Amino acid sequence: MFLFHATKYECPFDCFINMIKGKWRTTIILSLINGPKRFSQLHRLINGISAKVLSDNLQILEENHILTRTVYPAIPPTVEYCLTEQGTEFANIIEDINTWAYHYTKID
Amino acid sequence: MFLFHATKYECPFDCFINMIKGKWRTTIILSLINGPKRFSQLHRLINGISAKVLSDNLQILEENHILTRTVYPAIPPTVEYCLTEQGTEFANIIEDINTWAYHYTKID
DNA sequence: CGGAATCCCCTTTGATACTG
DNA sequence: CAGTATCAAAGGGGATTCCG
Repeated sequence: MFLFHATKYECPFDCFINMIKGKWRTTIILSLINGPKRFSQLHRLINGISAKVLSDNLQILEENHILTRTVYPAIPPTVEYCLTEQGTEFANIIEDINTWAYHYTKID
Repeated sequence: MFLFHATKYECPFDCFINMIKGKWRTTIILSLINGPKRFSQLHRLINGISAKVLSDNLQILEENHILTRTVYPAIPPTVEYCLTEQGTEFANIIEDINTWAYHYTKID
């Protein structure tokens, strides 16, 4: 299907690679599966990530329409991140990958 | 399933991320779907990759049992790369991802 | 609270040259 | 043919500091 059986493999899914790439991206996405969360919630939930890296990655994911960022003007400010429909599909794919990876690690 | 609906998301599929990560890894794997290929074939097939990066990545994929490297002693030397069973499963997953990515890019 | 700015580090990539 | 050696560049990550 698509270009994969052709002679050259110009990958149309570079978008996916860009989205999954990086140490934290998939973890962030999976953390939002059960519903929207705030910045500090994500920060606490994802063990070991720095605020800067979390912020950077959230921006990238927002630009790619994987999640939405909603600001509730208040003091203190509240910002909520939520998966888009596409982001949810994306999360499902990551879970499928996990199924494979689980068996894979069993083999090793 | 697994840990993804738990509170913390320590990813058991880091192995997958490590395998898919990098600019060329998936392209290399897909290039081998239709059967084993030699180093120079891959080099020509994958547009823009340098010999060093191709070599580095092939080694990593071999270490992770995604592909096998077979040397046929001859002059000039011949080396053949071939997906393992696990590597083939991996390639199928990448193709599935592509299906999603294809629709995703259509939306954008 | 939710970041942005800065600086350093490390890994990966890229370009070039060389070899059994 | 199938690489390796070497070095420079680029990108992402980590720690710290500052801000509305």
